[in-house]
Amino acid sequence: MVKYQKISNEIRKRIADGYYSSDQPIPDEITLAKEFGCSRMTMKRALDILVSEGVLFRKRGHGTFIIKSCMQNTINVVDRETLGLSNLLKGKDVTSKVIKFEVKFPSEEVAEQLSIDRTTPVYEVIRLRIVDKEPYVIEQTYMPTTLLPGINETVLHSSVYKYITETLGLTIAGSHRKIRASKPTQLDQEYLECAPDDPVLEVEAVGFLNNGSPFEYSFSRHRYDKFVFTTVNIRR
Amino acid sequence: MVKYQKISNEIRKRIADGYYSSDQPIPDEITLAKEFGCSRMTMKRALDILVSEGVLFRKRGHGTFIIKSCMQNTINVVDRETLGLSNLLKGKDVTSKVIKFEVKFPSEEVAEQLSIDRTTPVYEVIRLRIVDKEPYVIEQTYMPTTLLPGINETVLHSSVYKYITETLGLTIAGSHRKIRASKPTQLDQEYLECAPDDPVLEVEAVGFLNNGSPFEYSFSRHRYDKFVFTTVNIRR
DNA sequence: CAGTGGTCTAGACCACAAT
DNA sequence: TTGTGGTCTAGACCACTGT
Repeated sequence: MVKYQKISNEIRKRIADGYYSSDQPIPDEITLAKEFGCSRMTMKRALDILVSEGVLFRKRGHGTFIIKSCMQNTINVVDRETLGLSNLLKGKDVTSKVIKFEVKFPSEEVAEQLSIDRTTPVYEVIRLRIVDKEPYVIEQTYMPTTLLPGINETVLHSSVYKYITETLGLTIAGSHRKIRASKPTQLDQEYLECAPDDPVLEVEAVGFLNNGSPFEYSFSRHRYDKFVFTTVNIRR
Repeated sequence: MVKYQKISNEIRKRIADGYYSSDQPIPDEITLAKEFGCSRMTMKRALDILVSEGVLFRKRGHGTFIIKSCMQNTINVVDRETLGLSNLLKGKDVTSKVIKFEVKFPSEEVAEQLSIDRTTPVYEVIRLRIVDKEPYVIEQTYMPTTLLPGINETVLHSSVYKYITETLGLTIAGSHRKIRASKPTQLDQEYLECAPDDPVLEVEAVGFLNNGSPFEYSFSRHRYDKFVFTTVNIRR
C-alpha cells in the first residue's frame, strides 16, 4: 500500500465517520498535505481517488466538498466484478453447477470478441452460480484454450479467477461490459427458477489480461430480483 | 484544452489510425515526452486517460500496450448520460411528451435521496422521450424546487439539462446509478408500447451538482430492445 | 486582492521484468 | 544490469472565485 492510497483510505474513513462537515469544504490541499507529511501532488492524487469514487468533488477557487448523496448508498454490488464472483461475494456460500463444458471452434462473433481466428479452439462453459443455496446467475463463457490451458471441471467448481491469477500467474486488467434486459430463455427458467415473464439482467463482458489479450467473452444472466448493477459517473 | 488532453487525443487518433502496432508496446514514456515536448509526468497523465478509457494498459517493466478488444466496439451508448438525452442523441430527432408534472412534498425515500427534508417541495415529472418517432424511454424524475426554480412545461419539452446549465448557470458534477431489469408497468406498456412480457431496463440515478447537492432522483425505464448500457472497468 | 484547485516541470528513487 | 512504468517531491505558474 503506497502513500496516496493510505491517505485516501484515511480520508474516506473520516468522511464515513462524519469527521468532516458535509456543508463545509474539507481542509485545502496544502493544509492536508502538511498534516499527512506529503507533497501537494500526492495529496491531490489521494483526493483524486475519492473524486473518482463519487465521494468528493472539487470547485476551483472554492475548495473540496463531500458529496452528500454518496452516504446513503447500499453496497456496491458490482463495479469490481472482474475480481470474480467468488471474491465479490466473499463470506457468502458460493457454489457452482457446471451445465456445459466443451471445447469447440468459435463462432465468428466469439472469435472476433476474443481477437482470435476461427481455428483456435475455445472452451464453452455454462455455469450456474449458487449463493447461499439460491440460484444467482447463469454464466455462459468462452475462453481461448491457448491462453488459459488446463481448465477442467475442478477449476470450474471453484474459482476460474483464482486459477487464472494464481495457478497461471496471469493478471486481469479489466473489462468492457454491456448491460441489457432480456426475456428469460428456457435455460434461465430452468436453472434460475424464474417464471416465463420474469425479466433477466444480462451483462455481456469481454475481459482482458494485462497483456491486452481478451481472455473471456461472457454472458451473465441474473435474476431480476437479486441483482443490481451500480456505477458512478463523474464528469470531467 | 490543456496539454495532456491534446497529447491524449493525438495518441488516441494514432491508435485508431493503426499508427502503432498492437503487438508491440508503444514508445516508452520518456521517448514520447520528448516527442511531445513535455515532462514525463504530463506524458503519463495523457496516457492515464487512455488507460482509464480501456484503450491502453501498462505492464511495469515492459511497456504500454494497446488493448485489442477496444477496437471492435460499437458506440458507447451511455456513460455520459448526465449530459442529458438531448445531447446524447444529438443529430436524432428527440421530442418529449409530458405525462405528469406536479409539485408535491417528497416521500421519505425521495427526500433522503435528494438530501432534503420532507417539507421541501419537489417537482415530480414523468416524461416519455421519443427518438425518431419511436418511444425510447420513460423518465420519472424528482427535483427539489428550491434548487431548480422555474421549471415549467416549456423546459420539459426541450432540455432540462440545458435549462440547468445555461439558464440557471449550474454545473452538473456526476451521478450515482443503479441498473436493473424490471417487469413492465401499466405506464410502460402504454407509452413504451411494449408487451406485458417485455422486460424493461431501469436506470435509477441520483445526479448531483458541483456544489454537492443532489438535483435529481430519477428512474429511466427503457425498452429492452432499444437500449444497452455500456461501461469500461479497469483494475488498478 | 487572497485563497482555492489545475497544470506542468525536472528530477529523484522504487518496483518489476527481461537479459 | 538495463529499461520499463510507479511514486513522490518542491516548486512554479495559471484559472477561477469571492472579498
